[in-house]
Amino acid sequence: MSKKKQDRSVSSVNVENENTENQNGKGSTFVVTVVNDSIQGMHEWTEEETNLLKQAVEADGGQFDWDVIASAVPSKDINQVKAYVLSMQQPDNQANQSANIIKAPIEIWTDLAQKLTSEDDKAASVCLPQEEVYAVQTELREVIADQQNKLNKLVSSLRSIKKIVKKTKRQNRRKLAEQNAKIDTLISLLASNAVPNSSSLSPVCKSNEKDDVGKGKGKNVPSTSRSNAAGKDNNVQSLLGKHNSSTPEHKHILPLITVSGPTDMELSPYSLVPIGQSPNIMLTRQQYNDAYYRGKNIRRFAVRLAEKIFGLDVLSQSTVSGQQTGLEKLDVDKLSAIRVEVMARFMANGTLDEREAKWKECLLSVGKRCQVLRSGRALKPELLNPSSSCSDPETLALVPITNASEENTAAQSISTTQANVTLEVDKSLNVAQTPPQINLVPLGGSPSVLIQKEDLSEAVKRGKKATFLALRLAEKVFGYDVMLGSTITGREGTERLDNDKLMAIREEIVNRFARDQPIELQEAIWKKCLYSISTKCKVLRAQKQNLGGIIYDDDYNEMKVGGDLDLLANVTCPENQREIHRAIMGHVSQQAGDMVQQEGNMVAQEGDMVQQEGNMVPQEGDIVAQEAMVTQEDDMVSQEGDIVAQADDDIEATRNHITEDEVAMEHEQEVTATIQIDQSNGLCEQHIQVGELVEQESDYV
DNA sequence: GATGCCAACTAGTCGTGTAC
DNA sequence: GTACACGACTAGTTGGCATC
Repeated sequence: MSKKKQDRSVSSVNVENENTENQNGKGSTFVVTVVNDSIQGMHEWTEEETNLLKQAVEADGGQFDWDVIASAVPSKDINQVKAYVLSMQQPDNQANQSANIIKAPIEIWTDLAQKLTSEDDKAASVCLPQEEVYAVQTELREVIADQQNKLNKLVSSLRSIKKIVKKTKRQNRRKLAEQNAKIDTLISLLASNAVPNSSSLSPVCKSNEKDDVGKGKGKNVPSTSRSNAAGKDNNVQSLLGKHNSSTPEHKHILPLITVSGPTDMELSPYSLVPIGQSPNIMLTRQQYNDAYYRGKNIRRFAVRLAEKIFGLDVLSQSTVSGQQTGLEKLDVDKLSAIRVEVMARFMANGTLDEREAKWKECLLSVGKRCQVLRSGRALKPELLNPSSSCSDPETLALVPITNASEENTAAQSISTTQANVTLEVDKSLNVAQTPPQINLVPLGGSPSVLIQKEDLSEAVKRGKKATFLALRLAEKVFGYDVMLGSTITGREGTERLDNDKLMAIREEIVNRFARDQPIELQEAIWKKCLYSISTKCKVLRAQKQNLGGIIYDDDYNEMKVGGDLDLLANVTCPENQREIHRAIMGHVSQQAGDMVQQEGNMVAQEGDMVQQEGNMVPQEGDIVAQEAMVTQEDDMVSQEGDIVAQADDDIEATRNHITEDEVAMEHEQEVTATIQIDQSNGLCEQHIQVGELVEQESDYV
């Protein structure tokens, strides 16, 4: 290390501003000054001068008497002596300075900051040349600017990415809305078919038709389907065409409950499904699923199907064989369809003898149901229980079906064998009178939400609590298949349950359980009901996800597995639910017939109105036509009022036909609900037995 | 087996502050 | 003034468990 370098690296100290304490290293403040060598006039130190200075410092004993020390080196002035002595006391300064040259700017400043903030007063002597400081500052500015640019670019990129994500989200929402609109359009197009054509409704025909479309061979296609343009059919096929059964087995027995994908539009409960492959005998999917879920076993399933296909009024006026005087015979074709359906469901692997035995039990149950309906009593569960089935099957004269392809010739077989079977079935049953009426009644006073009278009665019977009744009504109104794909709010990929129907259920619940209660309590009850419905939907979804199909190998032929309930659906007609119901059931009571006829007139008038509106569009300002429309609207309102009144009469008629037991049970339920509500409100301090209260009221009456 | 309850998770809503 | 971001809050869904 040369002395010149030492001198350059060591800056002199401004001694004018320093006192003795500072020079002794005891000062609390320090001053760093950068002084040029030229100004200070520093000179090189010879070895002799250095030795002399060291000896003087040692002799000073740390007192730093600069006058004495400087006198030892007469060739140097006192300032030069001070600077040199201090430089000798910091031997590592030179190394640090040299290291600073290759350090990064930030490191230089970090080291400097550490030294400046150090409690060691020796740091006070650290000095940097100004040109180095400026250089470091320049470098720092460049680095900061560079980092700032990079940061700006990063922020810009993030913003652009965010915009892209938002744009994608909007596009997805738009696409989803468009798809929903397409589905709605298809539904409305299908609904325009109104009463379904048998060919267009049958899954068999549908799959055949799809094959024809795919092969370009259009033959024997129903006019109703074709008349709506091939494009629509193609769209429909694209939506519905997942159920093409190509295997020979499926040609004989179509799986009514199949696994289907989310693109199926047959989620509608009003979609029609054929019973027993018969294109003329159909149920809505909601009806079929209800029979399916409530069936539990082959006999119950058969009875449920019979109830829905024949209708309770027909059952109550008929017997299986028609041998009883004054009673009609149940339609053979419909019985045949039910037979094929239940056999396909429960006895697919059974022998012919087993099938005959089972069908005989089913007919017994159906016949028993007819008898019970005539007598006005509820069907006892044991009547449909296999364990209590036909006590002596051998007494029934059965003609076994010899044809192996039973399902395909079931109608013919039934026609030849059923006479014997049904005759014996009817013989085992008694005959009674007074059939009940069948009607659609508004739910919760809502004219747009109709429910079969017997369904409502059944729901009321089973719904002893508000939540139970809500569940039963939801099952009736929505159907299982709709519920399993829906939630209350329609979030997370599920459909939203129809709010009008929910409100109708709510009104029914409130009227029955909290009619005179504060709105807060009504809301609380309804909240619990919604909770129950939501849970039910969840359970159904879980069943759908966990179970893939139906298992028949149960000893008792119980439906052990719910499976996927997405049934084949050919026509969706939600707006014409009652029309479809009328077409399916094939019978309505006179009152219901009048009501539907009035509705038909209304629909016709609505069609005329639409046509008139179309004519009015190019003729704006045609007040006369508008007045005519108003007049027609008034007529429609009047007719609607008549229909509502008719519906009220139906309800009244329904109530008149409810048995005394049902009335008593319903009354007891209402009393129970009142007690529960009173107890919850603190209005009823003592726990009162329902029976006691009813008894007391009876005594009072 | 059906139903209710609870905790965890998730999505939507609302209010507030900030940047353009 | 508008759009956006962020956090707090609310409500719904879901899985698991308990109860009837």
